[in-house]
Amino acid sequence: MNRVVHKCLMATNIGRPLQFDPDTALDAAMHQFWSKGYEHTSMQDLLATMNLSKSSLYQAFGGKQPLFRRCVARYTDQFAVRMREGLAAAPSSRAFIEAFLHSVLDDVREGPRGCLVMNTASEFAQSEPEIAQDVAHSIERFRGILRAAVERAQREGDIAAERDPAMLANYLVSSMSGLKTQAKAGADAETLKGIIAVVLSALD
Amino acid sequence: MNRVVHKCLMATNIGRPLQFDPDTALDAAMHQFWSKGYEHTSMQDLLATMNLSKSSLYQAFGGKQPLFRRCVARYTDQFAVRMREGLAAAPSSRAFIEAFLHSVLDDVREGPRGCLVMNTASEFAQSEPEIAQDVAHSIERFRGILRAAVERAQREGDIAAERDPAMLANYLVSSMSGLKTQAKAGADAETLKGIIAVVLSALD
DNA sequence: GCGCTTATGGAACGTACGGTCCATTACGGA
DNA sequence: TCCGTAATGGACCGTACGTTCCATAAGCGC
Repeated sequence: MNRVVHKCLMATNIGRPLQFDPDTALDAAMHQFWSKGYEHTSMQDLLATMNLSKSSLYQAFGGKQPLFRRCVARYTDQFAVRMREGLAAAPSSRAFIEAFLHSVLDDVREGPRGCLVMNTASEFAQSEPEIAQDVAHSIERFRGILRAAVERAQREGDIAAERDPAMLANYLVSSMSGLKTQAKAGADAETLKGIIAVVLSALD
Repeated sequence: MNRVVHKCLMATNIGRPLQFDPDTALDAAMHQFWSKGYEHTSMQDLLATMNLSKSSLYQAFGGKQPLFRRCVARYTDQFAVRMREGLAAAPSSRAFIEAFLHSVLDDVREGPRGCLVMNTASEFAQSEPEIAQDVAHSIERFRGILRAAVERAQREGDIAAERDPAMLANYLVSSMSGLKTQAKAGADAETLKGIIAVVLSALD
């Protein structure tokens, strides 16, 4: 019968309007995925935290996996914004880098969830190429900001000018990822502080 | 009817003998879990790689989760043994530490799987206290070996005597964990080498 | 207020999972 | 050779999952 299916792909103001705020719902889903991972988060979990019905979730987000990818993207955006803001507001770039690493101590207080991007890398690196791509792009953004931070620190004289900023940015990403994993694995604040001190000493 | 159930809990030589080698089967399961994680490994996957039937698996290992925990324990044992052997055979402890970090480059060649212990931390830290305990114990063992390596390196004059060996051991565990995650996230060999160089520079 | 379009709630579906059970098979000891 | 014991294969089970579908509700433009 060639039934024509209408899909509303762009925002329009005809028809019944959404009865929930997509951003709020997305944030809720993001925190759920962040806390429990993709597989350990069930549809029921999502519906409960997002406060919407199954149909609405499918209508609005297309299913569990598309929703997840949007959550990762949202996490990346928010994290990048916070980093950029922190860097812009910091008295020195070196201070920002130190504060950035020390932020892992906040995680440990409220049940460490790690970094959603790295958690996703760990869960999907082998099995889902598209998600692996998303992860790579997210990390690239973090890397870029940290590279800018290193370059500014070099200009400010807090990191030797001859060091390779890209390499140090990679090092910081890797170190942060390791720290978050250690926090998840149960390391206490003192242990983390000790590791951070050694990590920072490599910048001198 | 009080039917008496006999459970053969210890190795005995009466009755039909096992038709598979438990160690071989355990190794196969370990590699499966290591590659795909707990949730992404199905019973079917396990039966296929282990080459045994469901009843045998349940009879011999008690189910999926007990099997998984034995795999993690086995991984820990093997990894610890390899580390200790490497340390014992190394011309200098510093050389061992460098080789240890560089071993992440081998991973990247054959599809990086990370470290089973850290992967497990990432997957279960929040939800399964018993497994989190296992993970903590495994890490403690790695930490201990690395601490011994640092102490020997100090005796050999390759690490300053005033550094805290326990702290440096934590740092190495964290760094290795970060490197493995970066490898999983798609970092290439050159990038990893650069990070390793910076990591090692913190020991000077 | 009517009709178009879309969101919503909830029932229903197929499937794949981990786990259980039992009849059968196979070995070792007497 | 027979018996006791334990391993094996495969059918079976209940459940929880992600997904689909449809009837109904609800705004907005005319």
